[in-house]
Amino acid sequence: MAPPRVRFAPSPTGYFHVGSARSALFNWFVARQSEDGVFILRIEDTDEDRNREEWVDGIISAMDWLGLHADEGPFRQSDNKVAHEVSVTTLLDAGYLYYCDCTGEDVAARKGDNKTPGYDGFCRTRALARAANTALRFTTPHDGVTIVRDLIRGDVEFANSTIDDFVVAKSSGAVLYALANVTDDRNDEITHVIRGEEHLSNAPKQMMLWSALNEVTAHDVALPLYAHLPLLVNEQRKKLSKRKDPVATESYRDQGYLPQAFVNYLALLGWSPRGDEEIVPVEILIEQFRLEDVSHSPAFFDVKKLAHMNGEYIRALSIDAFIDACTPWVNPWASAWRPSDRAPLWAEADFDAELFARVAPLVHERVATLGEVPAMVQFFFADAVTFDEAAFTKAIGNDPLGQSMLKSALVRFENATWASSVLHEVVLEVGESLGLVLRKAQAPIRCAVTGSLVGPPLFESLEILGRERTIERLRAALERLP
RNA sequence: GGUCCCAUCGUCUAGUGGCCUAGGACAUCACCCUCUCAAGGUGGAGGCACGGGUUCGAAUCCCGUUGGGACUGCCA
Repeated sequence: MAPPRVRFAPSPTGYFHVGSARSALFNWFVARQSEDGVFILRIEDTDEDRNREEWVDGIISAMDWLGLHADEGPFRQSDNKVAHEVSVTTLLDAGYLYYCDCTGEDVAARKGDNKTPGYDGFCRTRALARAANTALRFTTPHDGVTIVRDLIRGDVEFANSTIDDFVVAKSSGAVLYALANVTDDRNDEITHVIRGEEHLSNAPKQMMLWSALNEVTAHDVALPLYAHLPLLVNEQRKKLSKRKDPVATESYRDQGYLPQAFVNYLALLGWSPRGDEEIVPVEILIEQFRLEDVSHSPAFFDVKKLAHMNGEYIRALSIDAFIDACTPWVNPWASAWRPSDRAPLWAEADFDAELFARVAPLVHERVATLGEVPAMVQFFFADAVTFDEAAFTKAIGNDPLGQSMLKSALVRFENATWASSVLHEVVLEVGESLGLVLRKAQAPIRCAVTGSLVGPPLFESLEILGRERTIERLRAALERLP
């Protein structure tokens, strides 16, 4: 069997949609399963009104982030305009196309309550010549059926009578999606068209186009195998919307999701690896993936599960790899890439890479995304503590015992051996002398030093922070009192 | 409205006629661990949309109902 040639063909009209990312991934799986499989990236940028160059960059960089590297491309569909026009001319000469000057209103008015939707073929026999306001339509057959052999869904049958004479070229001359896409797929000798289910109803039209082109040109290309992936939906079970839903793949990178985790999660949407284990390395995903096993029903993109998996991937990182991965978030000044829209929580001069290396193990087990790290380690780097006022009030402001804890600890810390185990012991003892169990005793100290009641292990943190800064903060907290 | 797709715990799924008293994962609840928060461990609750068939036997096959969705552009 010939090696698969697949393509991912996004249109650059917005952020890189997670659904698109999954389509790209499943295409990529198919290509990587064969020694000679080819994964093509084709940017479908023929709608000049809606495309923006920055979206193209977004797609390419996000795919790069995910490790979905194209074997061929990125190509621009707009570079293939000549080929598209050749298709138009060929089809026109062969009598498949006709000019139509109906406006949208005309079509709607004539449709009335006609059962058959869309265009009624009014201009088919009018033999219009090309004019400034004429679009080109494809003559679809009235009889028979077109069967889409879908690898995922089986045979899907469309009565040709339900398919209207669709427009293939605008009056401006611009060639539309259906034909442009088919022309490029033929020229790229695509073997598998793997895309979202929203394209299923395009498939019969494209098959008609493909077959017509086969008939009238010397370039006979076997029809591709189709596979229409189930949609990704939101909680309302609607197709994920660019406007309302968090669908930008780029934003997941910004939040500190690991590409491996993201890929793994995406693979679980509409498909599942063998066995009970869901955390599966990409090589195994590639090995086990089969289009035939893809589910038929829409899937909800569950950020909670993604976050959980990301946490697992983070914890599986060696501490050095974790430190490296954190760099864009904790030390954006030293990193080629930095998450957008994230102001650093401390000044560049305050960051200390060696200090972070000591702190990292403390937070490694505690975050689900890398984006959570800065807030968790802020107190190590920032000059002054940023207090959670509610926490301060609870543990210190309104608690005389908490204030006593601070005062006693201040004294004991002056001379204590500066090691976490000793500090632990000291706080335990001071607490006991005030009738406080350790969980109560540590709270005011944690709050004074970190500004919060939750955070990394306290005594290890104190050890790393050092005696001087710790004492300084204990004093500062006491001074905040009225 | 028309065409098409879909239907297993709240969510993602396993299941391809007997292995199902329906398995796993996330979320959730309880307990354990514990300096906070996590992580981790143990356990619990939770599902085959409904109705008819076919069959000795159905989550699995067929039909219908209901429900959801996509498309219905001189967008892709």
